Amino acid sequence: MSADEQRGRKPRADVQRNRAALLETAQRHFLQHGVGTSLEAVAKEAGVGPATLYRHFPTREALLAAVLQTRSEELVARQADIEQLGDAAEALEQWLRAMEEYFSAFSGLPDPLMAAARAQEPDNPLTIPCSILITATDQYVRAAQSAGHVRASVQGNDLFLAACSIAWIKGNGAEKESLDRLRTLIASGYRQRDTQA
Amino acid sequence: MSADEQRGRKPRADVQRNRAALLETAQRHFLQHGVGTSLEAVAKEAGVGPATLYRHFPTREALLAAVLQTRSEELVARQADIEQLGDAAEALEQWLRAMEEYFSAFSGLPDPLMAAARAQEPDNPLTIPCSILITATDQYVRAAQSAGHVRASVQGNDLFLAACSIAWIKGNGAEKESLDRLRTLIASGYRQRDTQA
DNA sequence: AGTAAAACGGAGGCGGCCTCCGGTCAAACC
DNA sequence: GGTTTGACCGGAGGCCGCCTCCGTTTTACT
Repeated sequence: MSADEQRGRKPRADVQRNRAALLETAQRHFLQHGVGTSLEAVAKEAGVGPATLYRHFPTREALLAAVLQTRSEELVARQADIEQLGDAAEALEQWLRAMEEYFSAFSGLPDPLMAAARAQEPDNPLTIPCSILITATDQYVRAAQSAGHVRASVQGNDLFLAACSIAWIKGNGAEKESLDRLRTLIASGYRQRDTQA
Repeated sequence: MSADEQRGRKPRADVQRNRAALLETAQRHFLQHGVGTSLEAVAKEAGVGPATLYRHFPTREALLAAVLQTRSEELVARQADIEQLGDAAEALEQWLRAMEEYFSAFSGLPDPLMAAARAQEPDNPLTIPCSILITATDQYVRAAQSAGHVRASVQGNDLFLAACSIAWIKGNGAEKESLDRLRTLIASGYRQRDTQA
């Protein structure tokens, strides 16, 4: 935005207004109907034509990424909380839970995220946030490994995939107990075996 | 079918012919374009009208279940192989791999399977095959638990979900190494901790 | 106020889903 | 073999969502 402002005109008022209305409406529709909601309905309820929506956000992923951007503040707030506690193992666990809840924000969200997580999609607007999350996860993993709590073979990418999977299963209506068992199963998988006695 | 044959007419020849053509064409389209393929295209290529397809298979899931039925023979053949080896832990591992490959038959297959796995959908045609697989998994789990190789807290349902997740991740184009690490992570999660030395 | 560029939005083509309904064909009966 | 019967077929069409063209409007700048 700085490039446009510095060299030339001020951004138009209706552009900002429409963009804000679209984001607000889209978030509500994603919440209510999942990421597959009708984009035409979003445009109509935001009071703009379909072309305006597609001009601002060329693809569904672009709109989704913009909406998620506003939601990610919550996640970085959690990060601040997590980094305060000293235990690296506990920090990793909480971070995974935070990511899982982030992935569960909208029904169907894990699918586009997983599709974007693979590197070979550089033009997918979700790829960058995904790689940021993977990098963050990797840092928590390394810290826990340094403290001897996590196996050396585990990578941040692995636990990102695991958290995404849990969110995917949750979104498909699995029971709470199944999810709890799966989470402990995964935790037992990445934790360093304690010297038994 | 026996009920129809016994009390009344012989089944019409064109019904069987159309059904077979639909199944054959649908399998090919599922293989090439995933489970979300156009059903109209399937009908057209099978040489029938759309109404005929919907009369035979009222929903996409019904068609999918019928196609999978023909594919499940391969799975029971694997079961026979697996049950020959005596090691319960090895049997469980191979069974999980067999399920995972079964779930990877068509792109996008894990999603409807996960949706059907939850019990509260009794009219979903995929629910029955899913519960059969879960029950089978549970038997392998119990056998491995009796041999002391798997933790007591693990249930067949959990590993069914895990295998489905792996297939889902695989279908989204994850790299082979990531999948290998995830599989070993899960295996470390369900295996009984060996008494270390 | 005038101007030019940027943005808007309605209309419309496309494709997929699903269903009605008039016609058709195979099986059964004579 | 001809007729009857009813199950079956398939095209037409309504609906909806996606996406884009293009004439019109809005906006910022002079």
